[in-house]
Amino acid sequence: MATTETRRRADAERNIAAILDAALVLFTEEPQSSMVAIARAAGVGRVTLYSHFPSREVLLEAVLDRTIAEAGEVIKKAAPEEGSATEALRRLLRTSWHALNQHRKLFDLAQRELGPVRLRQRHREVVDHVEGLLTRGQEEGVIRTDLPTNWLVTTVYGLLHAAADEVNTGQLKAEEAADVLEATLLPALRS
Amino acid sequence: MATTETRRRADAERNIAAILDAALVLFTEEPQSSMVAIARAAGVGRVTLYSHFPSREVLLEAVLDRTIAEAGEVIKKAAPEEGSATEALRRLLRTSWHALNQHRKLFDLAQRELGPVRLRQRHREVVDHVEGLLTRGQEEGVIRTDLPTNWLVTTVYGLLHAAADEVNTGQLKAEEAADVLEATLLPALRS
DNA sequence: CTTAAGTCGAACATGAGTGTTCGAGTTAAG
DNA sequence: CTTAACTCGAACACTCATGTTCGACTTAAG
Repeated sequence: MATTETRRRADAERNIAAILDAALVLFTEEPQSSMVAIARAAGVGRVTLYSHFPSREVLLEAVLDRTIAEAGEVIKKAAPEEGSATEALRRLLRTSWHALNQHRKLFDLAQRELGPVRLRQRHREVVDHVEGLLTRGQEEGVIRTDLPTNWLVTTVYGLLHAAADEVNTGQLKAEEAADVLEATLLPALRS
Repeated sequence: MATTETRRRADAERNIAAILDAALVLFTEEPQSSMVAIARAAGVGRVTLYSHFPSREVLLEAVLDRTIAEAGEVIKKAAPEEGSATEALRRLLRTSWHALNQHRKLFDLAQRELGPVRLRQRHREVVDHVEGLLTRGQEEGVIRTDLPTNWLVTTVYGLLHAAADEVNTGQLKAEEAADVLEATLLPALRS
């Protein structure tokens, strides 16, 4: 934390955090949100926003980095290496569906606005956890092997996205999301 | 067809068709496409475009109407009322996954640009076919009843969308899409 | 308390998309 | 062949988002 960087004042630090928080919400809820909207939502002047993040692109990248890091943490806490693959997948869905969905939405946005190339690698960090888990399940014989692992990962993310949308539009309660997801995904994935 | 309307010249008719074709492609591939881009893709001047569709909104609505109508036709041809519900669902996926996916993408776009209210009704026309099919399957005992029908419909569309994206990015061959979809959806939906 | 760091509103420059108007040129239809 | 329908490029007015600059004001830190 305490690097030899130029030291920043406490209020600057606070504003940066507020901006990243607001940007995450707006980018995932309404991808085409303007810088003005983000500044307002963060309770900050437009100039301040630009002084910390010189362009929309830089801001998007910062939000992406932070979210990927957080998603990584959340996934690690779900311990995808422990217990049977099915158990681990259940744990992952229960604790991480929200984080994984944010990751997905940001990834879609970044793919459009930054181009496909620039985030492949960072994207991998998160997706690999899911893919690794599924591969382990295939080796254990509990996950189907008649379809490419790649497609199974897509299935997980696709349904995650669908469930999160339903929660957003109020057709599904947030507490039920994990149950519904589990009940749909497990039969789709098992051998 | 031959109403008492002001009769249009043949080249106008041709241009309108070209515009709708181009707009469908661009709207589904790149939702934020500009009117300029659409005009160019249709091989038509900007003024001509505006003379037929006075605003982006009107154009979007026209594309939506036409696509919903076409999707309705395609679905009807798959005869969702005939045979067992499982058989019918198989037929539907095999013949209509592409049309259903176009419908979904346009619906997402319209929801953002026209607001949620204005297309609920038209949207229903297409979704009801799928929902009706699933309800019938539930009555026949082949489709699960432990989850709301609503969610099952979402599952179908969610995976449809995921598969279509994979086809777009070249990770899945178009010929395989229906097979993969069927292999994933049937276990997820059956009781 | 002093000062450097940070904030903020107002104003400006730029670029891109939308929609309109004009007028000259094409083209289909009778 | 005549005419009305249609096309199309150029130019314009308008809005909206992005960034930048200026100068005055506030606030944290030593």
